[in-house]
Amino acid sequence: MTKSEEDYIKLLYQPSLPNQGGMKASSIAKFFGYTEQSVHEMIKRLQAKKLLEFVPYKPIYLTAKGRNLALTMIRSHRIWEVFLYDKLGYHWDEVHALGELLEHINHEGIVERLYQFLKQPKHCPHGNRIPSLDKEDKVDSFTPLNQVSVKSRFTVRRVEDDPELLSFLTSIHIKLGTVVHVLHVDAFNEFMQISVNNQTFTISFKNASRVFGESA
Amino acid sequence: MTKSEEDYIKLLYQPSLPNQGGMKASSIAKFFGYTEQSVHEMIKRLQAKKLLEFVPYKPIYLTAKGRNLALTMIRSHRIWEVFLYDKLGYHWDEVHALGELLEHINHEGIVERLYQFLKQPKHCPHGNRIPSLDKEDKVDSFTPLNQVSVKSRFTVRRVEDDPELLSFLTSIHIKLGTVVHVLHVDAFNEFMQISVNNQTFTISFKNASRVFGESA
DNA sequence: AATAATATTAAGGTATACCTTATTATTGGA
DNA sequence: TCCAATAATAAGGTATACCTTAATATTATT
Repeated sequence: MTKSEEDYIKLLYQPSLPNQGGMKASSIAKFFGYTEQSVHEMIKRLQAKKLLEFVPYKPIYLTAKGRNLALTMIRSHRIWEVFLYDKLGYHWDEVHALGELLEHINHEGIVERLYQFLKQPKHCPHGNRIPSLDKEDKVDSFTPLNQVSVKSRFTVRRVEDDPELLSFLTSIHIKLGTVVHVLHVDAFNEFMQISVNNQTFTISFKNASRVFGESA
Repeated sequence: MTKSEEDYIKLLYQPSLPNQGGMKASSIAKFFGYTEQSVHEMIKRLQAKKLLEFVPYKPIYLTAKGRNLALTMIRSHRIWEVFLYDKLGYHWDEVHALGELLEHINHEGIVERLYQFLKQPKHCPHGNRIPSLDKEDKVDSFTPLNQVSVKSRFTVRRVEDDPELLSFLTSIHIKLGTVVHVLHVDAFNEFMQISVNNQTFTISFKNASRVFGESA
């Protein structure tokens, strides 16, 4: 498997899950910034390898073999991220890029050794579950912060892996496990005021919708 | 830099050091198992990048820029090896192959972070010094085991990084720091008998010449 | 100085993974 | 049902990093 092929497979994983509707070549092209022609060429290579099913004018789905490979990559990526975060002291907005490089290194059982070395972590630094290879990658069912009502208490459990968002969250002292109090919700202007460690901050609904956790 | 280019640079490092005589395209071709034509093509690419000097029919030398890059690779390789050996529990005959893959990952200061995480190790699992980026890669001046006289005591400090040799050494209980007693030398048949932990083993001169240490 | 061995260059080919431009096929909305 | 939007394919191009076969240049040996 080349790095390129692996990147396609990883992107196709989520849309290939049951009831997710698959993915179109045009979306793939947009995601990578490639032309549709390049994407079609790769689709044919991956189809020849039986990693995906492609019927012209229909959405693309990974085969079981493709989903399995994707899961290997996702698992590898998240385990490497834990290593970078826990052991090498990278911040959560820095681990993704290096994880992209390291996830392709999965020889001689290094990822499983790493997993044991890290004491079998359950989540990556952004709160995503580290999937088993035999089960689909389930997302824990948490509530997005924007759906939390005024005056409730919210514990952050997962955040979207986008460096800009992560860097903002750090600036307002939010990390995994942080308890947030919702002080005020302005639905018309689409933002909320929250309190973190007795400090007050403002976050847009859009960004709050990318922060997930448990509310009580 | 591509992986391929880095591999060439690393190979050329030792022969490019003062008084080492450089390297010929034919030796490079033999080493990688490539044709000389392929090697010449790469030589031209590397010359265009000012990483090496090539004058037809003369030996090839890395430029200062090329040696610097090589040193970065060698340092990266050995630091990753320490990680694989010390933290992930790989054996010394297993770390080289994975090190070859990991050494190319040297982004965002990961190698220096790893170096600090590993508590600034001085040597790789085979006893090679981890070079500083500003100094040439010096080999500690140890004696090869085949040059040790009968009845002397020999402490293993460095071994050549060849899986077959390493696996043999493990089978006769030799690791770095092991004390070996030379019991008998048969110069005509070119082997020696040695004692390790009160057990007796036989090793050829050829293999003994690839084990280095201090004799007393 | 001739020649054998070695080194270099030339010419054309392969696979991967991208590209552009242009054409054709299908789908879905008016 | 027509037609525009979208999707797919065709044809040819690029760069990297390999390949083979063949020709030519240089060095070293006799």
